[in-house]
Amino acid sequence: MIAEVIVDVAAATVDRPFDYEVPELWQNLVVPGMRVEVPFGPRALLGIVVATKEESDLTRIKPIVRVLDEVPTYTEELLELSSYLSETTLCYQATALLAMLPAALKVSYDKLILTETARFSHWNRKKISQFPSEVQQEILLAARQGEVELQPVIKEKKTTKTDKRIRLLDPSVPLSSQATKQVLLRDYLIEQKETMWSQVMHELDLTLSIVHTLERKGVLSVETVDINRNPYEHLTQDIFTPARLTDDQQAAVDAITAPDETATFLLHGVTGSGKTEVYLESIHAMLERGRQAILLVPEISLTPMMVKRFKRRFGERVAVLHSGLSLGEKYDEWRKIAQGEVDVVVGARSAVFAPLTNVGIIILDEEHETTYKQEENPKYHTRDVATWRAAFHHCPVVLGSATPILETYARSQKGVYQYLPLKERFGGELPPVDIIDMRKELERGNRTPFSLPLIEGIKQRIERGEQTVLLLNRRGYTTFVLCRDCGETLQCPHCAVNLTYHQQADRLKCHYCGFEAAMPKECPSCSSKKIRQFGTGTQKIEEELAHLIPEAKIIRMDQDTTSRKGAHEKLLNAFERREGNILLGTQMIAKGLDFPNVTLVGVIAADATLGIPDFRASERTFQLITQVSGRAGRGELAGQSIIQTYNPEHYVIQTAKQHDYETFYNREMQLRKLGGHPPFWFLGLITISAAHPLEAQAEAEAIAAQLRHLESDDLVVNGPLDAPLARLKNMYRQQVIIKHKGQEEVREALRAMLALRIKQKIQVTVDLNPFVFM
DNA sequence: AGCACGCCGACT
DNA sequence: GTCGGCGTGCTC
Ligand SMILES: [Zn+2]
Ligand SMILES: [Zn+2]
Repeated sequence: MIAEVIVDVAAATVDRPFDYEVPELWQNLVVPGMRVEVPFGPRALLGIVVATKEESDLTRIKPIVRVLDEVPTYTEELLELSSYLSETTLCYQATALLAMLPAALKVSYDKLILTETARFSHWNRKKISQFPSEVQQEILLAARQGEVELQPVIKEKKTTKTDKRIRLLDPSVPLSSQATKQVLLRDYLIEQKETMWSQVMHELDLTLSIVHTLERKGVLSVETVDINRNPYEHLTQDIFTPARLTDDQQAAVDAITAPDETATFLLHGVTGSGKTEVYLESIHAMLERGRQAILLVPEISLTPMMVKRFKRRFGERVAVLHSGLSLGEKYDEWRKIAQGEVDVVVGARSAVFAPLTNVGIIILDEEHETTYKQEENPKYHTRDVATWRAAFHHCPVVLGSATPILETYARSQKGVYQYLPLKERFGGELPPVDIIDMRKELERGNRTPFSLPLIEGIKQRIERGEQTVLLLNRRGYTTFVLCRDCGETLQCPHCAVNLTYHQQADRLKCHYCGFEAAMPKECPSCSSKKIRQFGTGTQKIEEELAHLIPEAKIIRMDQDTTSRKGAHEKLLNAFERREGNILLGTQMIAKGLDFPNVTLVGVIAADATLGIPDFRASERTFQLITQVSGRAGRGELAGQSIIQTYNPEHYVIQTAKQHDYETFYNREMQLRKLGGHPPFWFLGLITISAAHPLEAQAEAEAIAAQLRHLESDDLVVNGPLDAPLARLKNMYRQQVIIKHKGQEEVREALRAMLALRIKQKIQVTVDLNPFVFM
């Protein structure tokens, strides 16, 4: 038997199946979807069996050396999905396949040192990676001289937690009466017949050698078994009383759960309109029919509270996949799904690949969130994968948001998606939104970043024992370093960006490549001492606020205070326990918005995002303000939001204040049409990077020229231009943007272009649904 | 992507 | 004469 195998190499020249012989021993064992170890040239690689056949056209075929799975890791569906992904996002199939797996099922590569030379015996049978690089050089030299052999090995990352099942075999074997521990265990087993090592280890105070001795004597048998870690062990299912649904909610549930429904729905409802109840009820209905559900949420809203809510509602048959879990825990959750032990999967982007076999509904909550788009290969959008899987399983997709992206809303208007509005809001009207004109504050002589009404509002909340969340729009709160004599700003030596000053460490950092340096004492170009940081960092803002409101207890969340693992949760918990009365930070504070004691939300520079040269800047600002202002005062207490801006009459600010999506949409659509942007056009972003700027430019021009042959009324090629991030990690970057109407030929042309333009040292990447244009 | 093989410049 | 630079080609 022959297996067709995709090897774990991301390169165009090997982006196809390779034939391998299946050894006699595994003839009936190896099936498509299994991970195997295969020899590939001089290497040993992870491979994925995508098909089997009886014969191959080739004469020299190597055998599979190891089968890594007992049951296939990929279902037939997921194998098909990987083809769809590689075709539509123009990535290699290996990349698509690997992206669908939890990290624990990927492998690392190493080399085993084998030597008979006495001089090198201290290396024998050790892995090369355990030695420092200078020793590795010596080893490679010895290998070249034939003194040692390097055998490529692959190592699985999965660490299944195991236990030992101990069974009594023969109690009549004579034991020395002095071997008290052995007798103890035997007598225990005579009573219990079988036990687990983890149980008796402490109870009888045993060591493993005692067990092994008894195993050798034939008294008992030992079997290693996998056990599942359960990070949510303490949570049990509540007795569930169905929520009373509003008419809107009921209508939505009825539409979504109609028999044989396969549509994509847009569930459009403001914060507090009860989208979650619609999700829960729809999932419940699908489970009743014996089908399964995937609920996708942005990583940021995957809070312990949310997890608890789902565990309580659906009990043990829920798997939650999120970044807070360890590698092993993620793998355990994944395995529970694969083994059919769960019916509901809740998770962020990659949970859309959950290996369920009978999906009845897929939900994307907060569908406008940009984290649903993966920015590395495969550059997929979760919405597209969800739609594909729903088509495979003949089931509906639900897209939920208060602020759907224009593409989604437009599709619902055209009838491509079914529109399900939720108009009623629990707790009545949306909280009032006050727009503060910061120009007037400036005229009044207020030069702080905080308007008078905001300061008064915060003081009032502190008096009443309530809390405030202050959102800093990340843009505009970074500090750079400038020389006041020569005007030089300090740049990253590897990238075309300013270095950011970090007050905490008194160091300079590059956010793109990780470069770090000490803050210089003098200007590197003119040696002037008049060099210092400019711009207002979050720490500076905190200091100003503390100065204005001395009684405030401020919890600041930014890169500096949350870099340590778990610090994020810790700060949020402290805020929830009311150990602070102000939570100050960038977008990462969003989780704090749902705390019931928060009655004031302030957005410090709401329009900082408006100035970004990105056609989605208005949309993002609208989303931010609407999402934030819908949330204050979700508990018993009345809420308020204060939006500070220098553009109070801007349509984004005005429509967001009124929570008027419709007007915003109409206005924004006009601008998108005029500007030739999505949803009126599809985009393709081609990024070309090379070590030399002229190389990159020449290649980009060649690519643009080639694509211009396709130009028509429905296809426009822009560029090449310097990328906004013109240099990254010492590579110069050019961009070509192709605007089109969704023609199939575009993808084919780009695929052909990628296949043709494989020059070493010049990198070309394509994103067919770009959201980040850096 | 790696890794080997191979063909030219500057070292012992 | 040899070490090592990276250009080229192959991997079932
Ligand atoms: Zn200077
Ligand atoms: Zn950098």
